[in-house]
Amino acid sequence: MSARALPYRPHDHDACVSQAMADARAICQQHGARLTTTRERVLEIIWQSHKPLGAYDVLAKLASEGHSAAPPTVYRALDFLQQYGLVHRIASLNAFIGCAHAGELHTGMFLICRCCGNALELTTTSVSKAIHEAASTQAFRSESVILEVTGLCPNCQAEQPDE
Amino acid sequence: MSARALPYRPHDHDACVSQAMADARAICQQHGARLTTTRERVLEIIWQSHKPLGAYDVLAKLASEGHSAAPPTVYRALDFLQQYGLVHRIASLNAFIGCAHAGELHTGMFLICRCCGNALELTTTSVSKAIHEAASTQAFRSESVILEVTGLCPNCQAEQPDE
DNA sequence: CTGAATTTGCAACATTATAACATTCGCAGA
DNA sequence: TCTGCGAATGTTATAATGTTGCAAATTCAG
Ligand SMILES: [Zn+2]
Ligand SMILES: [Zn+2]
Ligand SMILES: [Zn+2]
Ligand SMILES: [Zn+2]
Repeated sequence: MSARALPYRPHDHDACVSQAMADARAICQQHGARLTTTRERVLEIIWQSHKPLGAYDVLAKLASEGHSAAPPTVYRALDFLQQYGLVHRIASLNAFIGCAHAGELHTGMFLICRCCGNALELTTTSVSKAIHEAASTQAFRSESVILEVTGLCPNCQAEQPDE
Repeated sequence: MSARALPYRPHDHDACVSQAMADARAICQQHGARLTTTRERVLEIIWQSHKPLGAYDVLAKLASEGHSAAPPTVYRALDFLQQYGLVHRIASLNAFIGCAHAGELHTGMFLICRCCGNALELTTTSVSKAIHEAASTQAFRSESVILEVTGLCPNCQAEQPDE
């Protein structure tokens, strides 16, 4: 679980993928969960980029590889992967992305570029803290947090200076 | 734009609704926007409770009143209402809720009870600040924030002590 | 009144997600 | 090795959510 490259910058993405797959295998092993071929392949497809990918995009990719699957196959694999914290669902996009902090207990905050489509997952203590404190002031017991920030990543700001 | 009652507690909800409708009329007037019959009725339906309501639920409600509408009617009204900050979309529920801070420039944070379904909108400066600071550390220019916390509201905690 | 712009009606369609049930697979114990 | 059980997958159909495109109606300024 080492530090990850910034998705926006060119980087050795194969390293991202192999790290993620290694983490996944370790986590499943550790929990006695079965990372089957389909599940593993779905995870790899999700990790093919740092852009959140729709379930039907995953399905299409599987189909293009000759694995003719139906929606439930993909959704079930995604459910499994979410359960073990290997992927996150991005509610504002109805899409899924590989977790950059698998194995660590965390609440992801996503910075999603509306221009290039890449998403960066952060875990910022000060943010989590502020959120839980705010919930506490209402005597609300928070269980899960969805935090998705849309905007422009550094690269795309440079390309379209203002608007 | 006075203070609002807590949605969880019994309260004079008619007052919530009439306040919201009055705010809506004022805001539309102020912007030269037309709060037509359909739009007004959709807003009222959304405000019928503090539980986020699906677009098709609104549609059904309209239908039950004899107004036979199709999905685009509802979605268009909702788009309009969102544009003027009168309702928010809850991405994690595919549902809509009346804005409790219409007219104020704000980013809502929602506390959604998974038990009773009520949602409370907060605007907490410390949270917004932490989020924007976190985004800044990545040189990310944030434009919109979705923050939805799911958990148990005070009432429902009392009813199901632990789990 | 007239014409342009906004709003609504309507039909079809696209996308995302789930239900229900049959079949196959992996693995542990006989 | 065989057998049986539970987990996983395949398959079909369907539900739920959201959109496109175009025609008709409404509103409002001039
Ligand atoms: Zn990468
Ligand atoms: Zn994560
Ligand atoms: Zn109320
Ligand atoms: Zn609001």
